[in-house]
Amino acid sequence: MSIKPRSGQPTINDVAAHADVSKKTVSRVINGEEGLKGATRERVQAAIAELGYVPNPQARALALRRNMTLVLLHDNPNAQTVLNFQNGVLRAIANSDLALAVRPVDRRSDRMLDDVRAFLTRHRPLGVLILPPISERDDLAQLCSELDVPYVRIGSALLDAPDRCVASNDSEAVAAACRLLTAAGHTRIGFVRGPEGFRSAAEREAGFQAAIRTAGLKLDPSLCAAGNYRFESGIAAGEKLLNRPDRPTAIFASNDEMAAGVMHVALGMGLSIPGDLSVIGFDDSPTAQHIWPSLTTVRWPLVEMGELAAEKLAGRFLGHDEAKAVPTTLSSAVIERDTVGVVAG
Amino acid sequence: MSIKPRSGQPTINDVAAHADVSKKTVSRVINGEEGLKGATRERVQAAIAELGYVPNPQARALALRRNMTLVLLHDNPNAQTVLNFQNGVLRAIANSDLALAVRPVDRRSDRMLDDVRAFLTRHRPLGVLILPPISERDDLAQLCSELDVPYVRIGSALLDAPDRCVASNDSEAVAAACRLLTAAGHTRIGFVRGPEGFRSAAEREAGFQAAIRTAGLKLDPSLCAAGNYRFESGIAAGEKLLNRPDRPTAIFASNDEMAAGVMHVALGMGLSIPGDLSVIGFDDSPTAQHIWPSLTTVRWPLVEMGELAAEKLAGRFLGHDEAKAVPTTLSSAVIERDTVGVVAG
DNA sequence: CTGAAAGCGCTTACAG
DNA sequence: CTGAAAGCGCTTACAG
Repeated sequence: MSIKPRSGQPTINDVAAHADVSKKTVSRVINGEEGLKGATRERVQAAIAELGYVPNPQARALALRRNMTLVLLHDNPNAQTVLNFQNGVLRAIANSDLALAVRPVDRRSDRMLDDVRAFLTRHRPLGVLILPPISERDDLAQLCSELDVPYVRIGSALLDAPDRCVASNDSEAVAAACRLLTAAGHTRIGFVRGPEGFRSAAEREAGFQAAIRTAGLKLDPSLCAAGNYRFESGIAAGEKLLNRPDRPTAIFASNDEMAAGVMHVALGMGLSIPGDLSVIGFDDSPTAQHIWPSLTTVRWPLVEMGELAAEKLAGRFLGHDEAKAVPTTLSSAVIERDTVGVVAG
Repeated sequence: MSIKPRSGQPTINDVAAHADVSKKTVSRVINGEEGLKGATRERVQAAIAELGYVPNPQARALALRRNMTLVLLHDNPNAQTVLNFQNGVLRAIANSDLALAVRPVDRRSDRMLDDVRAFLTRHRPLGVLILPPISERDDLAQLCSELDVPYVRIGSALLDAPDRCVASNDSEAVAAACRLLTAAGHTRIGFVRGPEGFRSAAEREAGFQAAIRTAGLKLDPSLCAAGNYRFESGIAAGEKLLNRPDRPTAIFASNDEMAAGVMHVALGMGLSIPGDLSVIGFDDSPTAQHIWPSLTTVRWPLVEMGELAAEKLAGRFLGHDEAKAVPTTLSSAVIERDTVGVVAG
């Protein structure tokens, strides 16, 4: 009856011996299988508790051909975006056995799919979380299906079946934000676009255009500037839009970093914000609070999206009720701060 | 001679059969062991290449009682810090089999050590990277040793033996930055401290004090304000320091977020920067560029530190020369931008 | 220099 | 309702 664990930790065999059952029965208890006699289950559970037994994840992984790991796949130009989402995932799995592995990829490489394939066949994770912009690539999602790895795609719009995506309503949120501008009397409103090919950029632009039309204004293409979600592109856009004689009295930038760039240019020119120029961004990143004046923006609920996505992918490993459906869409909300003013005159 | 891999992927047995050797010999080739006949090795390598064989990490993990995973342990109040470091680690392991798992912990919880113990005994990683401030906890490092998990501690000063830590020279770098201020004629210089108990905070304060003394000035305790590396604490510090009748003409804040808070207060009061107030921060975070005027700061080489730390911990799995020593100390560098001005009069 | 056997700690497939 | 056997794909310990 003496217990002598080999490597320090008790194994399934120790528990089986201690409870006087086969290890298969212990396995059944661990995995919560049905059809065990109550007394047997209790005896095993008592043995598990007494020995402080924890199943070895490596052994399970080998037998199941699956690791208790979630993989975060991303190629995102914005660091804060990745981190916020990551924090949401971590919050969801905090009290579980699951681990989070982070895997950045290069969407511009033609080996991207091969890299992902190699990584997934090697690590056989429980599931994959895919961040924008690569969440928009159908070939990637298809690859996961082919490799039998469940996935959840994150995006600014529904990118897949409800159990395979989590989305925010960027378009509506941006429209609401831009209505702040039109309601304040602005008629010449500039727009800084996100990177080409990004769904989020398209959604935000659609929201901007909707607000303009709702206000009965017309879209002026010359008031639009290109951008790539980076600060520097905001600088360039600001220089383009603010150096015109008939410069806009307000600018919506498709994310906060670019909005900060626009403000940099404006303040450098001696313009006052929001006196001479109103600005709105998107993300509610730390930058939005740190710059002066504090930026009015749209809060993108990334942390919550990360939580939802993890629950969708691995709810049953997080002790969640299977029956309870996890929502698919989260709302972005306008955060009013100090960069929107009414039009003079 | 027909090859029929069970689960899609070829196994060590397939390679052994194909090369007409035992699987033990294949194992020797995989692990680069000495003392194999050249011809044998080549035959095995040819079989590996032909079959596209990749060792199964789960099986190795079970047999070796060790996962090919690096764990990033942190409890850092600054998101960007974590992300930069993480990116350095990811860069180092990009072309290897290694994976990075991220594990945030709660340093205020009395179960912190137990949590870490449970996580490490479960996951048995190749090694652990510990970020400040918990990198400063000797009990944590000791726990890793006890569990036989190699670790590298990151810090603003040498925290451990050279093969177990990577450090920056915060103190010297801050002294150099503050000399910019004294050289410009500032004599009333405020200081915003980092959180109590953080080594980085102590190092930066030491650097500040050294610069003050070098300039022949004397330290004025009333010109010091508490802070916790967060923006809000910078706001509070700014309000304290700038509302005095004899307000300082320059302020060094122990990180960029707090510097942004100080600037927020100053600009809100109508002060001009750097005309009325010079400001210097620390980190060279994105915020430093985004705010206006662009912040003069000290670049903390976190990405490079992450790379070094990963190499130190897992160099031999990254195909590095064992003999080549990995440096332990990296230098922080002053980045001059637009927030330091000469004293009027 | 190379291999046959046993083992890592789990699970699946099959019995009864 | 429960178990004995075989297997997941590697490695260690021991032979020769």
